Amino acid sequence: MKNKIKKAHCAVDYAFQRIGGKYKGRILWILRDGFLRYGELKRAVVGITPKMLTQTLKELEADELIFRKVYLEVPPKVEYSLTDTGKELIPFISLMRTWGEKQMSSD
Amino acid sequence: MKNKIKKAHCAVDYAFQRIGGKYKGRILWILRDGFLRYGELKRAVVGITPKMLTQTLKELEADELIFRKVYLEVPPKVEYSLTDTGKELIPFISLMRTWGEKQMSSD
DNA sequence: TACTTAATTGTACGTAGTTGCACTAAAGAT
DNA sequence: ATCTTTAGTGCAACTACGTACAATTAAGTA
Repeated sequence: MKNKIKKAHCAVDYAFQRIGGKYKGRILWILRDGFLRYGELKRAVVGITPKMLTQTLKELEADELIFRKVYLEVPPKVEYSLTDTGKELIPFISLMRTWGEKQMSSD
Repeated sequence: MKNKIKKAHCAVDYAFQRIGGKYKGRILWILRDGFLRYGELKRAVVGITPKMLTQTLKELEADELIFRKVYLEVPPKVEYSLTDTGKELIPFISLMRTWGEKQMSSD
């Protein structure tokens, strides 16, 4: 089983289930141009707990939206980056971001 | 107070808070071209309970993404449609839908 | 008089998502 | 031997999200 989508009633439902979640959008957006280590992500995703970060990264990895590369070093080093499928979501998150910015400024 | 966004760390976060929720995307998509009555929406959003539909519609209305028009008749008649702000989200939901369709077929 | 219809509302309950905090591993430096 | 660093894990608590089902309103019809 590739991921944890229960039952999608339509493609919109499916997509929302896959990138819903409190931090998924932000993480994907932050990873848009490059490789980030766990600690860098933790600093970038302001307010996230290590527990949630780990959990969310695992889900994104299971969903094949991000790639996790482990370096066998001590202290440990792990780098995260977008997969091709994940990269396909960037234009759409970008659109959403533009809309969000506009809305925030007009409140 | 216009809506219930607590604190957005960035525009991506803000946008996701505003159209997150289990049914919001689907409802907006269904309303993309026209006016629908409560009962019609209930049939269109397969699996939703009347309680959740009412609640979600209220949130979308408070967020100014949909417009609610009440006809003073008996039995009651209420029509929902997208506001201009809501319409701006359609291209992006459309993109998401395309991505979702592609993903669903490749599983 | 009772029944039907449309769009809800209210209460109670159950599950899923999120948080807080303490804790671990393993090598190298002090 | 203890300290430091990085990337986590484990558990309990809490809150938000979602479900189930009964009840409401008020005019029109049988």
